Amino acid sequence: MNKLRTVIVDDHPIVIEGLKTLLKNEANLEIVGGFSEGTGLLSYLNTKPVDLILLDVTLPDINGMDLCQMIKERFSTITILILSNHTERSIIMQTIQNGASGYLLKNSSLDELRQCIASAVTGNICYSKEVVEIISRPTKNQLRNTPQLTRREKQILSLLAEGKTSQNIAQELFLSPLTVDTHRRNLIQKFEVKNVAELIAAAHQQQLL
Amino acid sequence: MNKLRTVIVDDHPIVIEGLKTLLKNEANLEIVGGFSEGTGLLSYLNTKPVDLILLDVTLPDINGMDLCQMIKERFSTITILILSNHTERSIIMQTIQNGASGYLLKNSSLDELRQCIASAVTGNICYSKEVVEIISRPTKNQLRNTPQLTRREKQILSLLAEGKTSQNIAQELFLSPLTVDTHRRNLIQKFEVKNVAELIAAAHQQQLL
DNA sequence: TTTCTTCTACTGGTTTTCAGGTATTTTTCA
DNA sequence: TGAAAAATACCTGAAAACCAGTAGAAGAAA
Repeated sequence: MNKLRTVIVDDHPIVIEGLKTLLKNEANLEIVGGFSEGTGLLSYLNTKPVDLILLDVTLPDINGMDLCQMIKERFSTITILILSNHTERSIIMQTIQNGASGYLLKNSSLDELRQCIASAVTGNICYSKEVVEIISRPTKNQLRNTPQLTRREKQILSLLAEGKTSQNIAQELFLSPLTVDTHRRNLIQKFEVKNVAELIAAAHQQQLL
Repeated sequence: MNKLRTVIVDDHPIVIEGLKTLLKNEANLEIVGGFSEGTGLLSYLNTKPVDLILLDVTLPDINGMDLCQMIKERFSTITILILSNHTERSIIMQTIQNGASGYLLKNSSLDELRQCIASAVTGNICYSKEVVEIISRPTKNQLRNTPQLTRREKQILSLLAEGKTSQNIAQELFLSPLTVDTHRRNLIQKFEVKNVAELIAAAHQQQLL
């Protein structure tokens, strides 16, 4: 196998240099470029082939996550590893959606970086230990005690989310509209919200929809 | 390091036997049990220590994803690998939320299984190649063209999601309630939905909230 | 300068929700 | 089998949302 043509993207030139030095002696990869801006990377990709990108989230021009998605759309074969200091759960989860093959914190050891690169280029996704901890950590919303819903309530909740009125739902489930109203009211109570709009938002946050 | 005490959970006894045979010769793990039901597993966990669980999603009594969450809550040190035939994106994404350390399809090779187990027990998360493909695939919702919202509309959208009424919002933004009503109506039109409930659901699916 | 978009505001009417309740019949499960 | 939980159904009135159409003002873009 040829050496992996690797590009480093980070808004701090120092980090780029540091990574270059760290990875200089890796047998299986070769650093072919370093960029501190997203636009620079994009124009480079249009001219030269690249196998692996180590990508920071914070960039001066384009958001790293958006950049990730853009790259994946145009150059689907490129493997992208996110290397960032962001420890927010939502950011990490977003990067998966956007096609990244892994997420590492910048304080990761060289060993972890090596392991993740190996995993990523074979097609797997890999998260470093600290990142896994963040992912596993329950969301704020999940900490809030999720209300216990009955089967009927779940059913009606999802129909409400489809924009159906009590009457619609009643017809669909062969119930009295008054019954549906009651369930709706109980849902609003259980979630401690003001109306259906907030109910749907809350249910979504707690991954019930 | 001691051998990993491993339990297999699958509703098909044949699969359990197959996995047992496959993993029999692995130096670093030992199959200490096999269950075809969630309840059986749970009562076992209360009596014996376990390091690793290979868990199916489809079980006769408890949903595998819920089971995963339950196990993680009570026995946080146990590593759980999902081994399933489900190729639905939402299911895979859900398992991460619920604390699984990886997801493999049942047609994975022994090599992939080995690699994922190794990755998982060291604390990382690992997805097999096919699973990565599924994850990277854009969601249906992301394919749907997201409506272009104006600044005001975004603002009002998020206030609506907080359960605020047109009047509340009007007061907060120093507008006429009628104006807020208009914006709300435009939002409902742009999203091609019937009412605010569905609007919130749609906005959430398109990650606008 | 004209055109387009966005934000603003209105009329008038219909439908639906929401907030208090209460109460009977099924299920569930210990 | 008996208690608890869930599902069903009802009442009333006020508040809010929804529908459909119109239209002026401000700002940006062409």
